[in-house]
Amino acid sequence: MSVSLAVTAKFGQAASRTALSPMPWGMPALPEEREASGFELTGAVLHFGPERQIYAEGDEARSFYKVVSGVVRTCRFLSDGRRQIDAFHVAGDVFGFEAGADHRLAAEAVSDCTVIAYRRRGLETIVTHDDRLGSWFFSHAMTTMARAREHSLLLGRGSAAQKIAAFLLETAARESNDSVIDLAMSRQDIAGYLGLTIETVSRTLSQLERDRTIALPTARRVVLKDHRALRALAS
Amino acid sequence: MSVSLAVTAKFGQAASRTALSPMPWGMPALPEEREASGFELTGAVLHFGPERQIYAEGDEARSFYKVVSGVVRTCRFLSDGRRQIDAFHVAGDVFGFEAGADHRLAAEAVSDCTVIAYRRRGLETIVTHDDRLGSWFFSHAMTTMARAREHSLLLGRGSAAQKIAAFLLETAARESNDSVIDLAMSRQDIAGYLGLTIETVSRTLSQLERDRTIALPTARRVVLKDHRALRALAS
DNA sequence: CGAATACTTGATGAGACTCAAGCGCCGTGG
DNA sequence: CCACGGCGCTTGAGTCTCATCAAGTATTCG
Repeated sequence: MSVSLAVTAKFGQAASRTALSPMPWGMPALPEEREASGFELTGAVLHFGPERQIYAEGDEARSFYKVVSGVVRTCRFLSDGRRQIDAFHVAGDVFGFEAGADHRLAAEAVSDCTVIAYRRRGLETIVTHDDRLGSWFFSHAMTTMARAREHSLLLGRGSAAQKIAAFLLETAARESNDSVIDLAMSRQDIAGYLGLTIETVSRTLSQLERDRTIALPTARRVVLKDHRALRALAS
Repeated sequence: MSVSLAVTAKFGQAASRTALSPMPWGMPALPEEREASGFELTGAVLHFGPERQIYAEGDEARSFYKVVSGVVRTCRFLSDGRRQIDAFHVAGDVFGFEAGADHRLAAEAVSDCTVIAYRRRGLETIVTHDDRLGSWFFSHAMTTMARAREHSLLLGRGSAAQKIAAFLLETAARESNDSVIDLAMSRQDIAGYLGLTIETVSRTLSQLERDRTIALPTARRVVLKDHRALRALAS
């Protein structure tokens, strides 16, 4: 972490990128209404270099965070030292929002990234005094829940190819251009996210390229050439 | 479904059995405060026989549900017909609580079971007028999210033995007697929950019995004989 | 340019899936 | 009461996918 600067930030635009459906519970359709609402939260802008830890598993959950730029992973370490990744968070995503008193997962910067840390303390009072903010948090919790479920189901499914295909489609959906993906994360990270090994990830990507389903101009750039085939694989 | 009877039910006692930590966000510590709160929701009591569907994937999410007795599974069907199980819900658990307009997963009765269906419509107004209820729902969403995460991490982990051990410990934690488990679900269900096949589940349980880690007086009854060994396995 | 790091590729083996019986429990009907 | 059939569970044999171990290549950075 390097810079730490108090700011007052408008809240809301998160969760807009998600591939999951909007329209939750007749709640205010963020982010459209957020300006009207006018609620504000104070947070500290923080910057982290690649592979830097934002918080550790077990740390007291004093704050939660919103990604401004870059990519963050939330993860856990297994006894054998392998890193299991729960989720990747991109600009606009909120992470570190916990049910209990402390963080169940560690958070680390995948790339160079900027986040805003919001104090959790004091939030509860704001929430009870601002229906919109309360609704927003609720909505966010529901969305995160739905994503966690999708991830569970993805991991339960069979082959490495299925997982990789689903991962590529999921990642592509977050990008502006839905056919060219610039991966912020390493093969190791992808492996940790999909419950595979780095070798299997690499081999599977190579195989997809041989099948002309994707192209790999560089290791970190993936071009989706056959969306139909990918969707069929991800089934 | 057989009986359908309008009732007014006190809400709250859910989420009390969970193994996950309480103390969310300085929110009211349900269920202790629920009587004081006095909020009430109207729901219909429904009864389902084993293997009956409560709602299907894609159904409009008009209601959400609380389990009174029995076990419910939320699941999805893969193209090859296999059933992937997201979660098992026991007495007190709430399910069918969706972020979007419709159910992302199907819900089915594992055993004979009784549930209360609460209309989602009208809830939003109650929530905004009752801080405690709103808080409770938020808290519930967070807990469900945490569970989904734990499930993801479980599925990402390696061996069948690890998964089975974790499943047994998780299930035992829900039982009153933490060493004797009466499984409501079939091997097929366990397989669907852990991303394994029925044969692997059976073989792994047999192996654990040979190792004297568990005993299997009947197929559906598991006695945990060596908690230490199980925890070491689940790691 | 050299060294470190990330990625790819190959050979091998373990573990889980598939296919196929076989067992045991339970309810039904003779 | 016992025979029968169905269903859920267990067990076995063979196959295949993916993890592991081990090089080898490419890319980045000092």
